[in-house]
Amino acid sequence: MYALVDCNNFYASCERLFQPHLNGRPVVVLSNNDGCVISRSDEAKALGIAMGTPAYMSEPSFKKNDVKVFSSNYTLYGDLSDRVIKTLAAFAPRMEVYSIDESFLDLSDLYNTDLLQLGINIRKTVLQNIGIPVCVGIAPTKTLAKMANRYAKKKYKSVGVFYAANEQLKNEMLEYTEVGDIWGVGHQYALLLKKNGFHTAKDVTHIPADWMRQNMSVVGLRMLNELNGIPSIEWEYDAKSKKNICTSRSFGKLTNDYSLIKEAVSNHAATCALKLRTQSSVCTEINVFIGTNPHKVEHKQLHHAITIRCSTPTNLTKEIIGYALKGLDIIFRPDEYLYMKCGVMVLNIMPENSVQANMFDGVHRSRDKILSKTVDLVNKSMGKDTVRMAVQRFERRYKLRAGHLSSKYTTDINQILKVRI
DNA sequence: TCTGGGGTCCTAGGACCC
DNA sequence: TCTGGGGTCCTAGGACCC
Repeated sequence: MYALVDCNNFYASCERLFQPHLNGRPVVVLSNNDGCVISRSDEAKALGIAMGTPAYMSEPSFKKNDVKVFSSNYTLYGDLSDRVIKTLAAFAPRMEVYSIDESFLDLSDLYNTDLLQLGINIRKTVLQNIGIPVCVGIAPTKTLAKMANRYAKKKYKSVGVFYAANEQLKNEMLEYTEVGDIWGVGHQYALLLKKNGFHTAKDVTHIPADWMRQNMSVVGLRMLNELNGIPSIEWEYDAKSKKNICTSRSFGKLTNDYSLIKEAVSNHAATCALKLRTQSSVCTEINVFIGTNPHKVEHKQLHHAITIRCSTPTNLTKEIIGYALKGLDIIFRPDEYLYMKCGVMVLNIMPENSVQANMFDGVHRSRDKILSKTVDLVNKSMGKDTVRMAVQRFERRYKLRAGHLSSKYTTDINQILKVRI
């Protein structure tokens, strides 16, 4: 048996943790740049505020219903997520951290354990130790555990746990779940399934394998097995290193100022380099892209990208910035377009220690590696932008909107929660 | 008249996830 | 004024090889 533990309305719950007077009140968290709604408390959901709606469109509803709005504060969410994960790790021999707010627990080695009670304990412990409410779904496969989790949220809200312990309970859940709510079924597949007369997860379990294979490829086939209780999705007990790394942001305003875009690209490239070093990888290709605002239909649209090959695999900040700026220089069209965002992607990633030295390499790599390590250490202890390359500049002329940002309560001593007694 | 039968690798695009 | 920012996997089709 497997469990999926999912934090309820995670970002909204994180914000509420430090402002308990918001309990029972509608709370929403916005995406970067205060763009759209990405997390909602139950009260906000009840008001009909949809996921992904642009903030400016919901503004009247926020005002009318006294909704508390937050900009996203990933430093806070990341730290609380780490604490939840550490707590969960004590409950099962193996686990897979699936996302910032979800983890699978492998319970197959727990004999003679009352799994429903275990789920209840997990929920109680996380709530007590960290203050974040979670729901637990327990079932024979990952896909069914996801479903059980959702079912717990919908049907057993007060317990917060659902264990598909026997055929009857499992069937109730399968009949309750619509195809669009199955893990792995998105908008397109939901349409396809309904068109063919399959409406609930229970209906899907009866689909012939060859129909699945033909219409939904091997991905659908795996899903079919999972729904029928045969585990078919691999577990990743260790955090896998990423195969691609991408850093991109909106500018916060439309611009065609080349020096400003260079500054942004340099910073994104530096972030990619740091992410590479953090997972002890190097890349051999660097992709730079810039794009206009696709929502502005009246403007000329453009999305341009270019991929540059590195002469030697690298994770050095100055080199990656160099390649990225070289690429930008090729794709940037002065005076023609107003740009909305840009980004840098590092591709073809491999482990740092597998790199072959290049005889004609003009870079003093061993020396630069020590420099990088030192810079990373300084930035880690004194703030992430303490030491930087000159092209990145210090003044940050492009700025994301973040008008409702909460404090870094748990990671910055100057922003720690103050309590008046 | 008649034009094989394997492979591999790469890329773009589509589907999905949080 | 104002619409996020990451990822993964799979498939089809083209280029190329013998």
